[in-house]
Amino acid sequence: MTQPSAQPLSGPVEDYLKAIYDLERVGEPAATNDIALRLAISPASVSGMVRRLADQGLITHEPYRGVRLTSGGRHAALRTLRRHRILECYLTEVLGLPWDRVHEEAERLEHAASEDLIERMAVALGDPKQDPHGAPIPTRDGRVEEMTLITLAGASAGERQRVRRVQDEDAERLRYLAELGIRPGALVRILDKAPFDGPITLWVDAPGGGATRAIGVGLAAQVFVEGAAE
Amino acid sequence: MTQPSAQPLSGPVEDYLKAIYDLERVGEPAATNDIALRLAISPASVSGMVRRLADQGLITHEPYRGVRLTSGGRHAALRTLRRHRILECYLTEVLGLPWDRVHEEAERLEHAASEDLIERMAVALGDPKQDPHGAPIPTRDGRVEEMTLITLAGASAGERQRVRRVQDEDAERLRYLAELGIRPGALVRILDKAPFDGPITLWVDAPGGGATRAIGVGLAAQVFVEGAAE
DNA sequence: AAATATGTTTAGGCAGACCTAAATAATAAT
DNA sequence: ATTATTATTTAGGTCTGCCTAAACATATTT
Repeated sequence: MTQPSAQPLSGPVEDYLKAIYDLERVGEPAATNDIALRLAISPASVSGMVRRLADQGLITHEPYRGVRLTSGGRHAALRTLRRHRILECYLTEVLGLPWDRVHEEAERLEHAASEDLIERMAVALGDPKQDPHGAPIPTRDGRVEEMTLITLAGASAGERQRVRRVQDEDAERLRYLAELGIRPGALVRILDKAPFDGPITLWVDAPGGGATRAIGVGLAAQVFVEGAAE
Repeated sequence: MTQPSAQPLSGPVEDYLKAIYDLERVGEPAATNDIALRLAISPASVSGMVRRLADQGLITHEPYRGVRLTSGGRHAALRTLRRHRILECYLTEVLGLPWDRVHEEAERLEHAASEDLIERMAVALGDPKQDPHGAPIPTRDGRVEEMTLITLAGASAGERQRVRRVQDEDAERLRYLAELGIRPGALVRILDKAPFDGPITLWVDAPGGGATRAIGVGLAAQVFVEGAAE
């Protein structure tokens, strides 16, 4: 623990904090291996960086137990997340970048854009509350309401569901989901869930009629939904 | 010499190439010391990097003589320059960033923005030919017309001159020049040049009347002008 | 031609951020 | 209660991009 707050952080450090923030959201402290997996680097490298982040007071680390963000670390993570998501909005809405390429672009720009620039984009957009994939945008002062949603893989057959959010990391997946009409705001109904992690058959509503689709559990686990009234 | 063309280059490497491009414009190969000065790093560091750039075939280096860009290096420099200048345009014209802060912001974003994003910005702007400080924007295929202009420090008293370009590195200077009404497009006439590098007195035309101003040679050397018909 | 100044390069180091391979700790299985 | 499996950490190494101090070249004076 050394510094209390907002000095500039390196790109990699911001990436670690974002990853830890996300992993920690499910409750448990973030495990070394999971961080490594998400950032596509070796666990040994994570161990090294974890020490440095702890030295800087951005996380706390219980060896072999995992890491947690300190309040300073969480704020830094949320600032980066705000940058990222506002950029995603701006790139899609104003510059027309396709849905599936926006994440990657924002991932690089978020480390270079000044706070001032981001706020100008936010203003131009009318202070958006969600990014194009349905993720909530933290406010300037670091508040987010991360609602706990169930995934399509976890939802049960029968009920009508509204798609609220999709994971945005994988461009190919996003392209495919868009093709199927599965995007935030869409209405779906699970018609059937085949056993043994078999395909999930669902009805996807669409302006001009809708269609029946079948997807695997892996993909379904990337789609977050919320029960919708009939 | 190793690679022939466009693999992704690191931020620092792009900065070196830009600096060398600029220094080389006056004719002579770029000197180690001048590169160091411009990038605000030590000459020894430049020597090290120069070796690597030469190994990659981006520059040629004659020890103790200076460096020159190869055609590959020049293309890389021009790509970065295009990014930089389109960003400057976009940031001022679309997002309203102030004149004097645009350079610094673009300096960081230029290393992170994809070619595709830049082209979208260019289209949104109607393919601008100059950045906000009057610098020409290289085309997609790497052409620029760098016109050789004289500076206000070099111009002689009497003639009417049109301001064409100002150096954009120093924010404070830019703010001051803007205050005086000295920006690309403005018309000025040198009234007097005091000897021994004394102040330069000039008349600055402006929509609502114009005014007499006096500036030092240092500042005047940052302002490029072109003779204007009476 | 020798002396001085200036500019450039080499030598040796350091921090950030990654790596592999080997050691150690925690957890699960027998 | 061992044994095996899995997760984590340590040890040792690489590459990039910077640093200072010292050595070496070139240019300029005298």
